[in-house]
Amino acid sequence: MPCGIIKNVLILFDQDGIMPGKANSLEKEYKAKEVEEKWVKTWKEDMYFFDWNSKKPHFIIDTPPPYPTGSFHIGNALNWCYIDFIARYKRMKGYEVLFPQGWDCHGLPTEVKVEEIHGIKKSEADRDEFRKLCIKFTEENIEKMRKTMKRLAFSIDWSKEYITMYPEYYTKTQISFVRMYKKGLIYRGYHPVIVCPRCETTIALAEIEYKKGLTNLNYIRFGDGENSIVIATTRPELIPACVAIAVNPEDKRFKDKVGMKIKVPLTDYEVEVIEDEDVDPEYGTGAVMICTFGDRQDVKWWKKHNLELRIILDRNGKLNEKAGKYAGMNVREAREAILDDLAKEGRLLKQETVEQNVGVCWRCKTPVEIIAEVQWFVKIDRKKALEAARKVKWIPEHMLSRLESWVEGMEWDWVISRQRIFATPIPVWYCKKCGEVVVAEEEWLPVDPTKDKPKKPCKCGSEEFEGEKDVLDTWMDSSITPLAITGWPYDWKDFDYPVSLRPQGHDIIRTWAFYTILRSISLVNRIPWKEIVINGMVLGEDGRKMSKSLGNIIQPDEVIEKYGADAMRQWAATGVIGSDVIFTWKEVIAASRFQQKFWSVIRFTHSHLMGERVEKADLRIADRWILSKLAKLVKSVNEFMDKYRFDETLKAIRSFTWYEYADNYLEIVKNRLYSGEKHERDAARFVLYTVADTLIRLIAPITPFLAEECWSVINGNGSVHLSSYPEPEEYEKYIDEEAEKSGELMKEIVAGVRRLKHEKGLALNAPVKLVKIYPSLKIDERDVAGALNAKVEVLSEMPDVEVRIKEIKPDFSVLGPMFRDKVKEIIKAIEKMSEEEKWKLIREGLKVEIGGELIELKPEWFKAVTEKVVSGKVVDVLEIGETIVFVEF
RNA sequence: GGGCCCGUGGUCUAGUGGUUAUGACGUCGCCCUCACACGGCGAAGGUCCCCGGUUCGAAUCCGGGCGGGCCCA
Repeated sequence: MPCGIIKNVLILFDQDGIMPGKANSLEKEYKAKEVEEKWVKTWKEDMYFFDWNSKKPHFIIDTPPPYPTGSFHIGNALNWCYIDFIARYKRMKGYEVLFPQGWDCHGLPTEVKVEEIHGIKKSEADRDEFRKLCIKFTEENIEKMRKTMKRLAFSIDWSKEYITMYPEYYTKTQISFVRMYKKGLIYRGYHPVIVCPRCETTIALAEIEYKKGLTNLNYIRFGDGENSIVIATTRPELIPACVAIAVNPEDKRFKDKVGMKIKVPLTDYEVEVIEDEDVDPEYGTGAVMICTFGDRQDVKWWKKHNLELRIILDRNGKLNEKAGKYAGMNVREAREAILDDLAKEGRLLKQETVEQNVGVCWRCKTPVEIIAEVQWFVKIDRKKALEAARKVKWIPEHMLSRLESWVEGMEWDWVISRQRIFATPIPVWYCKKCGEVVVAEEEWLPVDPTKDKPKKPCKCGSEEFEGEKDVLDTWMDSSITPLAITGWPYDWKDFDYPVSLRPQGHDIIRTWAFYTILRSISLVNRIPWKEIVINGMVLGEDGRKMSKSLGNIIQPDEVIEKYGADAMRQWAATGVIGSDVIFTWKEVIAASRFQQKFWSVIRFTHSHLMGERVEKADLRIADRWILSKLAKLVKSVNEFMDKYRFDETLKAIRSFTWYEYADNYLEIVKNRLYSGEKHERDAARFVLYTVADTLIRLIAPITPFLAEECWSVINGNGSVHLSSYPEPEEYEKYIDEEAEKSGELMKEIVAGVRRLKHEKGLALNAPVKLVKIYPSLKIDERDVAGALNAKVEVLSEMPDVEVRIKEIKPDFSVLGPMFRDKVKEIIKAIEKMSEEEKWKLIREGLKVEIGGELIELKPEWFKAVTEKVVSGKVVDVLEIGETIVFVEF
């Protein structure tokens, strides 16, 4: 079909040999998934490698090491998006950015999962074997999560990855332990732990479930005669563990008992009656016995009043020799025996049934017990920690008060030992002969004291040691991340410490943030970071926390699969830092629509540039108007990004791109681009390039894939992510207040005429004969004419406008009942009136003769429809500020 | 029980002492105009939770109440 081809060529080329807006080689639809997958494969990992020797200013981010569960959840995604926005922005702003990635591997959930998968119990498994299984499981999980992270385009320096379960990392944890021990900041002491008597293991708070049940509240008389008091308890079996009796200080009933020593029944010792405002006077008799330990309230009182420790219960749930004749019984047996004995002595006065919430082991549903064991502690210097915390800049500021109120209310030191397997070993041995505590020397590390031996004998000469079986709390690993990523301790880049930024969620302010501050000041006496930025949690579409039971969980992979990573990232950007964010598909869909819009703009731009760049241009009003707006956009986007206000950033970019640039500027210059003179067109083409190039770079941190794809269309080679961020100073030259006002006016004129067509029920492309404008500012009539597709005349003088009554509309609901059959004649009479009479009727009323009768017509019965006439032609008039527009259809 | 945050058109959301309160989605009209129908143009829709106070003026500040959320106990 040679004819067809020739015909096409003739149409496509204009006199300059360029094809304006035709033969677009680019896909009409922006296929996010295809584009994104292409760039994931194309991008080189070393794009984001960090160099300590770089002369650029350094920006180091102490990123959170997630727990490798195997799925990178949406909360992680939100947090990492924020981090990546910052990292990419700072990189483009000329910083050498370190965006490391760590994995906080140790912990109970993995142990539980491994037990489940392999059908084993860690208490029976070989320690070493069990640990290996945990490592393997964790490695697989990390790999899965890495994949999602790469797909989301996080600009991580993977060469700096750290994994806390590997010796390279946990050696650092052990060194930190040794150093703090040597400074006297770590010690051993008794501390309550929660155990499941059936599993015979320590369990964490998180592993406790609560069960409602009924139990007896027993009223028991302690002591005799004067020195007696009646207490109520649900745990009579713990009487041999009683260390005090407490009453409320406000309770007048016991005023004379306070300070008194009272004998504990069935034992041979006495305890003191003390006061505490936590005692509920309404419960039981208002007097309670404090035991070590019946529940967590007991632990609190025990610490607060510095009471004696009397442990009568062992790990296996049996009473020990301290319980006297009850030794060897389990809790239930002891309870019966003790109640029996109390009854015999006449001390059991009353029993009543009460409801009770019992903590049970999540696995076997056995009620848990609290016992005390020797644990390792980190000393907490609250004052120093608070001072340090206040030196860090908190974003948002109010998050600091969460830490403050937490620290101020802390009741005891940080217990760092755990009775588990998969964790960093505590590098300590105990001499079997003299009991000496031998802490590893730094150069022996890493060690596992359950396998390794100290490299020198004990002070007493013995070489027989018992290795510490307890391991460290996971927070001991993760609370040194800022130190670890800066090479501490042997290759420490202290010039980059404190690091620039810690991004994290508000759920772990009291743990991760607090412990990191504590450890940093303990180890190197410096704050860990200059700034901490707190992100919110992700809530489900129903506004509630995502949870399996509510069925409102959304996985990032699902979002990526449906709308792509950039859409997901835009959703993340719509959140306000520090606030919880609701996940909504609507937002993701809106984001992907914006991508399509952005792509269409780029496609349009490309079709008018075809790789050419216009260097010099004779800019017209509209061009200067949009460039001035662009300059202001650049300025505010920089400000928003500096404040980590990604929501404002994205909103500003979106509304400029969509509502200023695409809807208005492009519509105004289209005519110039398609059928203008070369210089007219080039001015627009210059703007087209400048705006596209700027917008691509502005949005690059948020939507890296879209930006890269568009960059390759507009700029060809290289990567937008290695380019520079638009700086406000570079754009200052475009700021032009006068052009902005004129541009706005032109926009208003075009919009006004469009609205007029709409009101008249005309199609928007309906022809307009003539538009006459009496402008208050300079306008570009060529562009206005082009945009309106009409002839435009700019008037230098305000023409005479005659207002005529076109029609008079009577209010029939008044006239009808009043004049009945005469109404028709009244209408006829009005129609016959002269212009002058009609005006009189509308303004002050008029008397008319109908059928020989004089009738007075009142003005409020009528409405006038007027029309305006200029030079004898009927026109529509628009008033835009001081500007008057006459439109002739 | 403690700490913190929040309460703005149907839904979600921005905002902050001062003229007609932002945007998105949804709804309702009109339009397949040569970048985009995942589009364009236009419209309707709000006691800015309630009550008091400060102020010339409060959605915005203060106090109280009600409701929701998160973290911790």
